[in-house]
Amino acid sequence: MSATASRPAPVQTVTVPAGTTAADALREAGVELNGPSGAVVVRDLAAGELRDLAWAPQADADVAPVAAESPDGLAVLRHSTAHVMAQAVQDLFPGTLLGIGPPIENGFYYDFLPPRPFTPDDLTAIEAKMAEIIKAGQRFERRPVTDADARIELDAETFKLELIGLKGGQSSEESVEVGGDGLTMYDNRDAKSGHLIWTDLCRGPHLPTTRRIPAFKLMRTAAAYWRGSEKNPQLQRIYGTAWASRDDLKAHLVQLEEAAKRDHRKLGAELDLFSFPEVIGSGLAVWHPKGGAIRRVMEEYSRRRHEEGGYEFVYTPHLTKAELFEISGHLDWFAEGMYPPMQMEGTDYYLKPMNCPMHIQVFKARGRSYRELPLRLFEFGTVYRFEKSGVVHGLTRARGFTQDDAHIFCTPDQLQDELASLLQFTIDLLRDYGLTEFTADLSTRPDKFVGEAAQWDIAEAALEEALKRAGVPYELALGEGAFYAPKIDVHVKDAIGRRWQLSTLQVDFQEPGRFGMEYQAADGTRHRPYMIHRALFGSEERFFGILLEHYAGAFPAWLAPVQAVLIPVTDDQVPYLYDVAAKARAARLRVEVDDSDDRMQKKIRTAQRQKVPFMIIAGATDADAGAVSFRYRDGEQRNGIPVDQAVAEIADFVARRVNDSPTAVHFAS
RNA sequence: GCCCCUUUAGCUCAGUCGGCAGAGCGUCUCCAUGGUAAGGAGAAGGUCUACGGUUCGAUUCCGUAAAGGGGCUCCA
Repeated sequence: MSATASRPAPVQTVTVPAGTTAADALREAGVELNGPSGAVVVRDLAAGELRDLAWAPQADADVAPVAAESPDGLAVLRHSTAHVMAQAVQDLFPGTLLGIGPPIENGFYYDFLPPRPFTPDDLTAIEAKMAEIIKAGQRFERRPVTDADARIELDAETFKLELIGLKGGQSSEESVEVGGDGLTMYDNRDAKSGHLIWTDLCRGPHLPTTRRIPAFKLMRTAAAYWRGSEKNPQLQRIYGTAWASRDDLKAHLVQLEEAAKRDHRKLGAELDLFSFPEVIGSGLAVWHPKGGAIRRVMEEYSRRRHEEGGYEFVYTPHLTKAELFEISGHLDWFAEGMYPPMQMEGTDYYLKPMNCPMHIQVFKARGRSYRELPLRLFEFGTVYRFEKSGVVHGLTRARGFTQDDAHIFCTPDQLQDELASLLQFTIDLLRDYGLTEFTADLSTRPDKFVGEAAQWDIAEAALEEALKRAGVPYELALGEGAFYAPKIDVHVKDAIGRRWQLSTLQVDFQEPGRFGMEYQAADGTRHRPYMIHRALFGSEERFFGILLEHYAGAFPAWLAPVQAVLIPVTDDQVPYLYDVAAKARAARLRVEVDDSDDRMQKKIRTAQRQKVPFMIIAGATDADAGAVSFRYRDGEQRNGIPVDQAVAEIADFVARRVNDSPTAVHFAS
């Protein structure tokens, strides 16, 4: 029987509550997933759509594509591929114990305890073995088992035994193995003889046969703690990716390459923006002139917006006596994140890991009136945190970094409006830097918390109301708040669809009390202010790194470190271009004259590779006419433009702060 | 912090099965003066990350450290 391109006709329709997974819907329909049941249609009431899961009968060994490219279909595909990988690993490395092997975004992993750690060569061998298994068309078969039987069968698999004891698993990953009602084993059987080849404790569902895995690739090995706890042994994890077609796999790999090309650490070196000198230490960046130019513009614009937003600017020291962080409580609960103390004249001094206690000192410098509230104190505050050596990661996770930090002190009555306008302010500011898609997490009261539950309720409600007013889609992260405060984390989506956590807004109940903060109300009584912590970039370093990746290094002209390179056709035009450069600088443009020995073509190439937005080119004809040619980095070009006009147009383009992509065309005329 | 991997010229990388090393790009010099993505020639540049150990001899093997990478845990 040859492959059929069309999907089998649906055999039945079930109606299930919104949010039901396809796998559960199939169970609801009574479909034996690996039986000869054919396809089923799931009606998703919320979406009001029919989703054809195209569950083909396994008897037809060569039937059409797997389950469709639906997320559920892909999850089944990936999970099945994980089983194939585990079988290959146990075949090649006898004695290897199994952890868990769930599908994840874009792929799957499986955790193992092998006799020795895996090497890259091992991955190649495992891939080859997997290809054999896939080609052999082993059948996946579901087999319900009792707890007792499973324990006997899995006697040697100590990790699986532990899962059986958990009944349902404690994470979504674990529930892949033992979720739901009774335990099941999934057997891999020989396509023809039906011989049992391999088996795994698993909730399923799986593909009918291994042949339904069209495209996969093992990506990397890693280590992971068993059940996610560093107290447990570390297992060897292998990550892989699997797709419904070879083209999909290829597209995924291309996207990974694209992401690698825009890695901020790579671009930082290529574009001469920053570095991490080994002699200074891990996680401590130095900013080069070009990186510094971008950062300065970033800061200047942010300052301007904050000024407009009613913030006042303060400066505070990097160093403080231990007492400050004893009062704040940080030394109790955050000491291991802090650099160790320096002793001076019998007193311990610490580098600050955060700015809030400093800003509180500004508030407390004198008596405060309700008339002054809300008081919004802003600082680009550089802090130092001793990140564990394994977590430092370029600019996005550094040991020294600068927060665009502000603390807002307000009355209880002001909290709601302040949060709402703050969130809107946040979104507006991020949008000005070219980020356009936002989501948020609202993290609520954890099990262990300080303060009164009623206070938490008020703050959480205020945060939620702010999200509603700003129209930001959000998810509740129940119990994920800091122990002293609920918070909103704003995530942005970048140019290639990745989500980054940036801004954070927290309502703090703890510190105003610890520091005995007070303001005097209209009736003369004293009250404790509410305190809002907020950092919109998160840190300048992190925000810069994310922007760098978002724009793949091609910063919009208003942020670009060099906005125009001036290129002479021959050396004779160099003096002329220096005059042009002077005019451009007078218009506050950042320009450079390329007076090197290279030919013009080479200079254009260099400027293009440096992602400089504008090139101003002049030959003898232009110089004689008092004109220039200029081109935008997308290749668009205009010739014979009078110098003053060219400078004015570029200056105007910069002033409009257009957040373009390099492929767009943007000349005003 | 934990597991695995990496570290050779400013950058990207070859290479030496243990006998002190190469390329391309970049830099510098000279020639070339070229109208929209790499003109040509020459030169400089490395205690092969550091420190121990094994060895007649270590850049190469072993150990430790540092820095970097992939993950896990963490991210107040």
